[in-house]
Amino acid sequence: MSKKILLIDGNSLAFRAFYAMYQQLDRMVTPEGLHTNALVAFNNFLESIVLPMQPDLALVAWDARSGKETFRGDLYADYKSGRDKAPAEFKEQFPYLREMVEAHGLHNYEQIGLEADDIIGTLSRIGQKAGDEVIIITGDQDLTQLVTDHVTVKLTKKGVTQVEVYTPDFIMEQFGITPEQIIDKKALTGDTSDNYPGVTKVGEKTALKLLKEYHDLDNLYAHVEAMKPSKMKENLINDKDQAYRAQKLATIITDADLSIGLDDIVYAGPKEKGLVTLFEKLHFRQALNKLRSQSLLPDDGQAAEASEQKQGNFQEVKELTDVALAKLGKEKSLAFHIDTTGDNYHQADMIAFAIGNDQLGYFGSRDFTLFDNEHLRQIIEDKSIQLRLFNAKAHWVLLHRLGLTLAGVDFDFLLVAYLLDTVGNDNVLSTLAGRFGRYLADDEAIYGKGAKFAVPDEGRIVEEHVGHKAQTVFDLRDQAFEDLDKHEQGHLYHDIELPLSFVLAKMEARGFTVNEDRLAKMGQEMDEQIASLKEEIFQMAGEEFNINSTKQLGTLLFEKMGLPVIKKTKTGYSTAVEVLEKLAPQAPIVDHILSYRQLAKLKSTYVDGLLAVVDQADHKVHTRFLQTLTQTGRLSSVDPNLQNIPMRTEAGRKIRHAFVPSHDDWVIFGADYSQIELRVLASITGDPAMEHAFVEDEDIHAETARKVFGLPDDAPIDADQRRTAKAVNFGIVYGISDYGLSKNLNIARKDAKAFIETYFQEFPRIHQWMEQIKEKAHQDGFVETIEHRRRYLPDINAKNFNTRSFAERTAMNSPIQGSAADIIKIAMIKVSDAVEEKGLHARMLVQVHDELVFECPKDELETLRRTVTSVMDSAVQLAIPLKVESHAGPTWYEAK
DNA sequence: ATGCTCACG
DNA sequence: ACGTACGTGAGCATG
Repeated sequence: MSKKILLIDGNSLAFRAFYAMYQQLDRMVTPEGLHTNALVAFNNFLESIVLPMQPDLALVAWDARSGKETFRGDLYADYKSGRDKAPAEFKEQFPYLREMVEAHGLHNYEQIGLEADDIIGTLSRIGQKAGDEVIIITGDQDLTQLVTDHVTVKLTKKGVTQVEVYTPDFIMEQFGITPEQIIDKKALTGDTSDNYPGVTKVGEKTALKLLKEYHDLDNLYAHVEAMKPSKMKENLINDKDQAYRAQKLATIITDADLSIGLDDIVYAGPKEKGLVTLFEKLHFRQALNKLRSQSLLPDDGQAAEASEQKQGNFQEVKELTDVALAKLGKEKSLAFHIDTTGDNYHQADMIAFAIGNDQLGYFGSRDFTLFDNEHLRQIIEDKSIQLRLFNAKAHWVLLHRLGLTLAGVDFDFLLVAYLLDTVGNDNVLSTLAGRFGRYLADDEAIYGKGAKFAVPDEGRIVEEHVGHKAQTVFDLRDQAFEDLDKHEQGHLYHDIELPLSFVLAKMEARGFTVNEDRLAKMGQEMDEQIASLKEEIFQMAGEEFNINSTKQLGTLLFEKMGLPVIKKTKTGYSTAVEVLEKLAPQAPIVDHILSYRQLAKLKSTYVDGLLAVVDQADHKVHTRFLQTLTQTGRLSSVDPNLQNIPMRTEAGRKIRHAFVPSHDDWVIFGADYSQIELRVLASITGDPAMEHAFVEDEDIHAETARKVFGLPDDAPIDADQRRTAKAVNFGIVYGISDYGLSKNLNIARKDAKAFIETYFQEFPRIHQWMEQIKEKAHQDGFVETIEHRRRYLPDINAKNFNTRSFAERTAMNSPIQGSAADIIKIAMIKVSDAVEEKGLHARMLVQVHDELVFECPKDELETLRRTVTSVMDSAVQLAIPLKVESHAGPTWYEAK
């Protein structure tokens, strides 16, 4: 029976793989310093091209270690000599490429004196004679000379996962010649990459023309004298020897003496064990997850063995009964997990839950009436039973919906994983477990995603899935806590993030009341203004168009009206505010467009957007604070985002009138830290000048202005000087660059540079600290906040200037922004405790990075103000005092 | 799905 | 020479 033989040109594909992902070179490095870009691309190639082919025989041929040892080196001393040396980043990946080939079940082969081409040429002829079907995959066009009716060459196009299929017909169509003539084509043109010449001035076009006329090299030279006189004729005659030498160099050997035969290259299919070992070594997290969750491997001995192993990882998930619950209720430590139909746990449906530990095993159920069972209620609510969860905040809210109050949480795997490393955290259990060497199915594999999301009905698939999650969480606790200890993050977890998660859960569940009528009315007014603006804009433009479309707007402004292009984006003209403001004096239409933009944004995002997420049961919005997302330790807020409600313009700020207390005779109260980031910076660096300014409670931007403009201590500062100094202070916090400052202030770069230099002279300790933190980042690969919150900077040693500079600015900014985040988180926990201890009715509703918003009865306001202010300003002891300002009123508008 | 723009700290 | 200010989320247009 005819077999399918796959022959792969290892060198040319590896080269392609390396350059296909060259841009990613600096990002793809293992902790041990090994570059993996070519390995990643080669693995993609093996998975997406080779695996689906299911060949009977397969071999990856490699060039012998030195090209000079082949007959071609003897024939022509400069053979391949002009070629750039393979970069070290490429060479170091070679041993792993061979290991990868083996793990995928293919054979490697190389032989001294031969190139990969010759191995492939010889085997292709052997296969052909045996009546088999041969497929060759390469990035080198030379190999197309081997094409016959039984031998196909697949040539990689862009990258390594797209190929062009060369058959005799295709070659005829494409070039008008036969595969055998490819050699003579090469003889005429030579090969620049292998560094041998053909005939002078003959390129692909001329060569093909000549071959069509004369068919082959011998016939051409037999008739060369008869050609009419031309430069080309001269060249052909002069370079005859070169052409014949090129012909020899280009000819692939098809009768080499190989030490292997077809019997030795039977394709075995992927070997799971080998792949796992390799992927772990290379830190291929995605590939590992895919491997473990989709069981993409066909049946063979290896896979069967591995799947036994996989089952060994997880215990059988048992049915949850009243009897089982009675037993579970006596345990000291249990894992618990609920799966839902969506991310928004305020409204998502609950699918199934699981509970268990390593002693009693794991139990899964879809019967939520079990939450009436007294043992289960006790397990959830009794502090003495230590629970292990993934995302305690989500579970607190879900259980709250079931009428229970979650207590006794010991381990939140999501929080711990986030504290250990924020990089690449997608908040998904299967991904994070993979970091600890535990592999379980993705939710997507069980439920599907998007429109295809469905809860599978068959058997106990879902119960198994949640059960495995519970077991994973249970099993990972000790290891995760150990890592936390190594990072000195026990305090950050136990005393800050975990308690905070319950403070946040309560804030979210409580919600912020929205006056929908007021919001709707504002929307109507905006609509009227928008309509009239639109009318005027169309009139001025002389046509109707979609003002929201940056493309259409760009066409109008820069092509039809001929306004100057100030800035471009990747895809066209920029129409951002900063650009439009510069154009406004030249064209009155631009002011209208700016007004339109502002109103359209307010209407769609803050009126329509907010109204769409108000819970009709209680007329409140219930945001979710994402506690494990930002790279710095800040919170973020979604559905809706309550951290970007307008403030800076009056028209926008009016939106805050719609945020009201949940009871009559209550008020909204807001307290915010003044200049917390600069105070943190002063404290961390211990800079005496800045410390002095804060201790004396001076206007920090005015004080900075005096310093950078070289004015005496009590000199008056004008508004422009203060504005400049403020921008410099911002720049310092962000990890300053003269370029960034010049752009922000719209000044020359050298002026910006001068400001920065003066600043660093006046605040020398800040300069010292900036240098020191960058140095630390280069040394350790991470930076830390005052509470040991850690941010890794994988790009800190990148070769690319921009990539590296970005990481350096991040190294300077993250400890500042992150320490400020630490401080307000501590304050939130202490405020929450103090409010409870004093028996106040006040409730915290929102955190906006340096600001806390509450609602409270009017008669509690002054008590609350005193309590919150004192707790916030004493939340941590810094070298610099913290300052808190506060405001109150009938809506959020007044409370700031 | 991606890019642009703009809302906040 | 390089050509970016730090951290977020949402809506819209577009391919």
